[in-house]
Amino acid sequence: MPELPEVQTTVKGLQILLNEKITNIKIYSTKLRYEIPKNIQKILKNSKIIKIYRIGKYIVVNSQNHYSLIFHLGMSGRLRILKQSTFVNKKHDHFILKTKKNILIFNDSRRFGFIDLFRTKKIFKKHYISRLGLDALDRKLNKQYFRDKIYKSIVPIKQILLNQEIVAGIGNIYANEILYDAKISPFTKGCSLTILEIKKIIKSIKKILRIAINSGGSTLKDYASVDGAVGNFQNNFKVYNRDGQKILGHNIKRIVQYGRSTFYCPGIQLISKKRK
DNA sequence: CACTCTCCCTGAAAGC
DNA sequence: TGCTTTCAGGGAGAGT
Repeated sequence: MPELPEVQTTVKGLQILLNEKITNIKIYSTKLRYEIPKNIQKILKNSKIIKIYRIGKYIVVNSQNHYSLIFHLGMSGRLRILKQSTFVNKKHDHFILKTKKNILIFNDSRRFGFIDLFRTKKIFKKHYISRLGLDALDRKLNKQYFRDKIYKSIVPIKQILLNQEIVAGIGNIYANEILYDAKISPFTKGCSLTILEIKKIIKSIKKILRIAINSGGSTLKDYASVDGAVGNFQNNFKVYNRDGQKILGHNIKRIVQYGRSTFYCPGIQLISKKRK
């Protein structure tokens, strides 16, 4: 599920927990992608939540006693917030965090997500954070940065957009939508992109992600914000999940790249002319 | 080193 | 209807 717009929408909903004191934490299952640290309860109990933000697709919750709680939602992970009295444990609820007023629940059927905890000042020592490239919405993400990362690469641009070490936050849905918007073929190798095409891609990254955030993200199966509100951007998909349909008179195709579906419109997304 | 592929897991939908 | 197969929004790690 969750790519940058869904994570961003989740983070926005989580702000309700700001300045609340953590009264209790319960772990119902430890076997996510990584084991949930067992000392979470001991360390965070009675500490206040002072900051909640996002790095790429990672959600970071800072506590007043200088710890950072990390959530990664994987494919099926979801955070929801309930009032104390309405909480009922559902299947695949792995973790809950209580404050006086609210309960935060981490639910993940496929368990590709994970939860981690470490000292706040050590956040950039975590391999999965330190390796990340610039965030897709970072103002520093410009054509020069992007070109430097990809000008030698023979990997197709579709796969480059999914590489979190180059740009953090884009997943399979938005990679498809971004390339359609930029009118770039998903097969174009990094080294074959002209500077003008790179400029177009960056413009489309910001544009598509912004619109998706304003729509509350995309809801395909089960994604919803912390209060249960579903997203609407799926209604704006131009190519994703639309193989066999037409757009502006051209067919939309589905192919597989690196084991992931690519949806694109060959009549509109043309191969770069640049030779190398 | 750069690149490609498989695997982790569950559940929904499609196929038979 | 019911059983089997395929596929899914992410990422790590092994293999080439």
